[in-house]
Amino acid sequence: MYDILLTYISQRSVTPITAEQAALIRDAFKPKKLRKKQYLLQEGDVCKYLSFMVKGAMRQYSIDEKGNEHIVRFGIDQWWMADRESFEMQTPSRYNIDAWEETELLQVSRPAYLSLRDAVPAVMEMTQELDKRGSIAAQKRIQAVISYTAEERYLDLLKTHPYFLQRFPQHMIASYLGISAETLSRIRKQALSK
Amino acid sequence: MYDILLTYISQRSVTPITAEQAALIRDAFKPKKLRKKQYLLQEGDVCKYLSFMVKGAMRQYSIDEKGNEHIVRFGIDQWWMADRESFEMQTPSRYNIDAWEETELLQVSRPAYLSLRDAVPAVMEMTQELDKRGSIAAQKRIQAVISYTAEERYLDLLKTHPYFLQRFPQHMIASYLGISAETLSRIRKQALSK
DNA sequence: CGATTTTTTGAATCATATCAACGTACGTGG
DNA sequence: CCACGTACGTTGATATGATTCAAAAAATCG
Repeated sequence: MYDILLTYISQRSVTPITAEQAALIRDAFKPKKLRKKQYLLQEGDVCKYLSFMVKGAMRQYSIDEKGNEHIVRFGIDQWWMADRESFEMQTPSRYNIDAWEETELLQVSRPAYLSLRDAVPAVMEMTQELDKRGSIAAQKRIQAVISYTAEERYLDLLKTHPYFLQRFPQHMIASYLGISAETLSRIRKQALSK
Repeated sequence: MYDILLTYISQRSVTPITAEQAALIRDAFKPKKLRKKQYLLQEGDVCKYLSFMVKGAMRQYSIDEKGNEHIVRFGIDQWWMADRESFEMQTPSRYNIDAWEETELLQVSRPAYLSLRDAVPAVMEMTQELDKRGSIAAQKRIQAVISYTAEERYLDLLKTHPYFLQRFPQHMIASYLGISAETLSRIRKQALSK
């Protein structure tokens, strides 16, 4: 399981990882398993760990006054999960994160992560690469949601992240798209006939 | 004008900037002035520079098939402007960036920026800090747009970025919020009476 | 001052939400 | 292995919020 993480890091950095550095990485990350529906983070808690998903499926969402869930992010195999704001600032989170499938994680605490980043250039580089990709993806999603209709956003998701549709139930996909489950059902029916 | 940039960088980093490093920064950034309505970047162009706004007001937007503008980002004094994706990947941009007020910039090319980041730790640290803040802000905006009604988003903008409302016309604010100018007008009228 | 841009208002229309009911699939315990 | 319960998906009817188009009013600029 650590091999998956090490491979992941080296693929996203230029500086190679030495044997000693690999050992540091192994020491910093602790394995954790989550069952289906188990929380990784609950609203009000501080996000203590940055988690690498070895395998599984999770979602990050907020709950509004009416009790409706709004999914802001999905994560599956080999994605990172954390509430960035809460993790970086060590403030209480406004989000929940839970597992939709049985999930295996490797977790690093913030202090351990900070020293790891200083000790291992590849980790630093990976972090930057991820931030870069994250910013670009976030920008695209903002554009999508302010410019496109519900149908266009669904079709775009179908094109860019088809695996989400296979691993999460449709009402979660609807929440992620910012529409009601019923609307998504109708959109799909309509899109089929085209 | 370079002083503003140097102060900006040192406030957002921990490592102090030496005199030599300050000289490197001055060399890397070239001043540029934009008149009102002048483009910094046009759709289809590659974003060659990262621009620090010394003073002024700009917007980044896309144009859909119907010719409607969708503003994804505003920038004012002491913000950075660039299409991140185009700048990092050196691919043609899908966005336009133009000046709404007379604007003074300090621009750095991508190669110069990369070497500067390596030579000056403070620049590296600032970059990370900005990425971090950018990711957090983007996440919040995504949440806002999928969870809140138009009115709630307007009130939120009023609270978090009141200066935008003073420096950009209302129809641009509407575009930024993802609603029509008419709807924003009606929302404001209604909100006043409360 | 006139010209242009911006904001407001009204009326018609459209997209999506909501509520309620029903059908279906799935997994779990007996 | 079947039956039952719960979660998921679909459909219809209605309500609502936002868009569109058109025009007038107000503000801004040269």
